Amino acid sequence: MGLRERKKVQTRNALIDAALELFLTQGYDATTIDQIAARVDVSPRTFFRYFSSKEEVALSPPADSQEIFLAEFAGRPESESPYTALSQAMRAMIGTLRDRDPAEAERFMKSRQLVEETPHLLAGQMRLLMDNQKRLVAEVARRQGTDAGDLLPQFVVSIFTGLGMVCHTSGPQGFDIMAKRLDDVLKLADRSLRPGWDLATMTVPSPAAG
Amino acid sequence: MGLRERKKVQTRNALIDAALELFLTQGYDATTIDQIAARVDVSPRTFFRYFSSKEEVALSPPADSQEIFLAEFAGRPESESPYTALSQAMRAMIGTLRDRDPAEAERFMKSRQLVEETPHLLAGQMRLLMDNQKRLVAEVARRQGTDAGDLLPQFVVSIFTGLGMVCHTSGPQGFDIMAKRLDDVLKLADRSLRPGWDLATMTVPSPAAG
DNA sequence: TAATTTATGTCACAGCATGACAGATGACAA
DNA sequence: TTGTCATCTGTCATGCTGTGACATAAATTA
Repeated sequence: MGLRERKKVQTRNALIDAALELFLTQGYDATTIDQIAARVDVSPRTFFRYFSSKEEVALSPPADSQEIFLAEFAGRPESESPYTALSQAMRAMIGTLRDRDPAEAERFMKSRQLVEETPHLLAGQMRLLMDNQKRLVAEVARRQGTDAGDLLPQFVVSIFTGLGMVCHTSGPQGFDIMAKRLDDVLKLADRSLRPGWDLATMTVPSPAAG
Repeated sequence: MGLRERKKVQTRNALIDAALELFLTQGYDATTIDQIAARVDVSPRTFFRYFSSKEEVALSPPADSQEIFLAEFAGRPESESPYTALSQAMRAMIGTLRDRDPAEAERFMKSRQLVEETPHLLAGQMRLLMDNQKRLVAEVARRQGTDAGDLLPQFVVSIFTGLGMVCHTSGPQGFDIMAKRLDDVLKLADRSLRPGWDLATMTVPSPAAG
């Protein structure tokens, strides 16, 4: 990797760190792009060459984590049912996040805390989720052998997204707490959902029905 | 109601109508506050005395509908389980929306179409949902006899929120289509969820467990 | 009609975000 | 090393969003 590219990565990370630091100490709204840029010693215009908006820099860590989740999901074995694959991908994601570069892990945690106390960013994170929803539905449909336009794959993904939302605890964060919370939620889900609910065969339990 | 208050309602509705009209024809981003204000013949400053942001005017109809939903939910009989009450409140909401003032119904439909084609507004609508989530969780917890901090009421509400998201169809809208879609989704949910999943007693199936 | 309250318009201003252009800097070949 | 090229950055200008302050106009009330 050349010097130019290394510098770019460096600047990008510096911008994220400066932004998160300022957001957490002064508040998201009270922090200006000028302040962030000044702290990294670049022009405000340069900030917008790395991030398209103030929101994007704040949500860059969760955006990364969602990419990781999608990768984990795509890598789950075909033998797993859609819901099982989704759950396991979620567990795997937490593991991957924890075992990464500590600096990245810290960015993720800071962003998580920030999002929690900033309604506007919470909305933005939802948008990230919905952006990926299409890809998720497509993959679930493929596993089910259904069409992405069908109700069932959308249903499965939406239920799972709902579960993901419950995992957002308030208070002190940490990968262990996240994992524990996820475990509790998935246990509750296992108790609440009928076996095979996420399979296409369930939708036609008998030839006479429908 | 005095002349002053009547004028305010009139101006507010005029602003919503002008905004939705422009948003749908030119696009949300391409429309400026100045254009909206000019069409209603008020100053741009006045616009912000009725709505705190461009987003708020676009989402004012769905915000109304959520208030209706919450009212319907609060009015459901105590005999209904939390999930049943939520489902019935949803059905009732659609009925109320349809039977209202036609002008309001049209605003709702236009906003729905606009939200669907504008990612930023979709995110905003999700935020509206999450704002009401707290109130919903509190009411569900009351019905269950649990604490709002417990996992179960949050779980129930999140599952239901997930269902609500599936109801967003693409393509031509209409109250009948909405009702049909909701019906399909609820049928799917009935097939997927175990009876009593939304009751607190389910969480301690036997004294030895846990 | 007079006094009070409230809505509106005008003006000024800070912040976000983008386009255009010139200068600085790293990449690369001779 | 040097010259050329591509790319990154800074500066400047601009439009839109959202807010505070203050004066004016309108409705309410007595």
